[in-house]
Amino acid sequence: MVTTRNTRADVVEAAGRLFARRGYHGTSMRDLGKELGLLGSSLYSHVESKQDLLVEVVEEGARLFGASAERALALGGTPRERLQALIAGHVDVVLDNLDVARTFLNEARMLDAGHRRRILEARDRYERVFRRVLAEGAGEGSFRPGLDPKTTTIFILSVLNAIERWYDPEGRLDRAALVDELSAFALAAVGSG
Amino acid sequence: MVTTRNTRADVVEAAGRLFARRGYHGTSMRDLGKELGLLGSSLYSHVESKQDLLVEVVEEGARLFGASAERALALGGTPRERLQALIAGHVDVVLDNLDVARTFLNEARMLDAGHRRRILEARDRYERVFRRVLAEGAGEGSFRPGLDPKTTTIFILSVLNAIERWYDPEGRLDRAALVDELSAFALAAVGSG
DNA sequence: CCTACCGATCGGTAGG
DNA sequence: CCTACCGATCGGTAGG
Repeated sequence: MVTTRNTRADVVEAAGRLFARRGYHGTSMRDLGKELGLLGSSLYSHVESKQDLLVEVVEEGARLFGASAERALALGGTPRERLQALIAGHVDVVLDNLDVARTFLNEARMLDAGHRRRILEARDRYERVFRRVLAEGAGEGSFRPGLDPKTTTIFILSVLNAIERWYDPEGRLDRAALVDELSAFALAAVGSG
Repeated sequence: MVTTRNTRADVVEAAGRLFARRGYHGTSMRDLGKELGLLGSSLYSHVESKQDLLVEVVEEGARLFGASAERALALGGTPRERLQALIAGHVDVVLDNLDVARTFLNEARMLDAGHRRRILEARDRYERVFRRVLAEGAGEGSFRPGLDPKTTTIFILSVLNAIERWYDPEGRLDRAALVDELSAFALAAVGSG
């Protein structure tokens, strides 16, 4: 077994792992060093500060969700189809980047004010993509009467963002079944079941 | 203004406030002392350890949700009506005990193994109440065909548990409107819209 | 509830 | 990436 030097990307990845598991404040630089087989102080040749690591992980999360929304919209289709594509894309981001997604969802509030603002803006942009799709479907009359696109978007994203809290890849639902259940639930909720 | 000595309940309440805002590991005993106008070391005449405070806050959350489920079931009614009562009760618990609910939802994983297990069990019991109601409605054929009570319960609880993340009591939705939106969404999702 | 303190750990730096 | 270290802060205790 060859032991190679860690890259900056290795450090960021391990940081995501620990931040996801124990939280930002529950992870020390010495913990992170141990995870990588080096001393806490050695991390400072890769990174400027602990906060810096949180910024990198959380911003990667923001990029992943943003890119997923763009891909889903590029497929076109009816509001119903676009909503399904957004859901499937969201699931892929979470399941393929579980630690990053968890850190993005749970630890972003530990960022300093400036970085937190940028992340909140990215989150708002992502939310607006869902909202536009729902508003369009509601405008067409494809969804149930009285549906409020803003509130409904928050509810659907609540379900999607909670996946990291309970989903077990080894459990009875595989990825396709999860997406099916989510789609059936969300489409029924918007009245396009 | 009369400055009275703090009670143990005051300490637990302030702990909930800080744990909710900055997280368990982001809160020091000195922070908590400052919040109450005393020194960190003085807290130890009220409490045995920092972990002890987390246990108290999280177990209060578990009690509140458990009691809410009992009250909702005691009302009886159709599965549809019981689901609505469960939703309204959940909203009351969250909005009337925001700090406790946040700590219960986000910081319980910081508990030591023994206490964490007890909380997971309480959470499972609460979830089973929802599941039984959904299973009964599905058995009666009142809900959409193909509805999986287990998965649907998780989805509905995901929406309810996310309220603390976005709801603003000063915003456009008052409590009754929030409950209405949640009910409309959940009932449509189960196919009883 | 305070004074006075404990050993351990924290994020981080200088210099190699 | 390590050695050797810094001042600050951590949870917690003894004694009043």
